[in-house]
Amino acid sequence: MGDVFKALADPTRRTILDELVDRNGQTLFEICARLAMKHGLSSTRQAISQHLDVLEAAGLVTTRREGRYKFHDLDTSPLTVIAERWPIDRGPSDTTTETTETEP
Amino acid sequence: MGDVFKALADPTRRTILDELVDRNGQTLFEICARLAMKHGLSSTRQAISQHLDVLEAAGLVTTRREGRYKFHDLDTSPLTVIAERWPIDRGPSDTTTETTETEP
DNA sequence: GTGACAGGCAAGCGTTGACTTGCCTATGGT
DNA sequence: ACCATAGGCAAGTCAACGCTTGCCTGTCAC
Repeated sequence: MGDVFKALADPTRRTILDELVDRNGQTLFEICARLAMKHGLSSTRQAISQHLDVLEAAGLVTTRREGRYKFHDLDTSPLTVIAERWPIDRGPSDTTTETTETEP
Repeated sequence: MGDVFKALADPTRRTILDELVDRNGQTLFEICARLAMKHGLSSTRQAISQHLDVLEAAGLVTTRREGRYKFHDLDTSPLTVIAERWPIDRGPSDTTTETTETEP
């Protein structure tokens, strides 16, 4: 299975996820069109296709075929591993007092 | 400012964050030692140093100098942008009914 | 059937990224 | 002063990544 973090590393892939939030179950050509319109992205169809492969390998996108169309559905559940791995936001800490400190 | 997502893309950098959760305010050599011990990572000091630069540029790590030591503190607040960008976990959806669908 | 449309496969290219190597600065101990 | 420690700088190597190009497969409409 692919790496969720690496899948999120590319800005274009993140924008694709944004578009799938806006409208779920889009086809490849639909996604290409919206990336070109709403964001100024002039990427090729194959480029987007490969990005979708990465997203699918990471479990962030599921696909289903119907006739000659292939619909892409968003699945954000893999994102929970990020929120659960590190304790989020104790806030930018007060750097004067509460840090653990010993001479190495 | 650096990209938080790209900073998280590398497994070694994620492990460094894990170690900083375990013990905050470590020096470069401390981190190197722990990466070698607890995880089987045989990376060079410079490699880890460059990783820390990336993490610092992403705002995930803050540094403070004291004498010849440089301590590294974790700051997980940049991670909130991930949790807030996409609606997390509607769960793997039932693929038969509730998806939006129109012929393109 | 023919042609337009939606998508897939694979080789190739350019760039970025992770890592090493070698040397240099600076602080602290004795 | 001397030397070991903690860290920094810069060039260079090698693999992974993003993207393009070209062609091929499958589906629907007419």
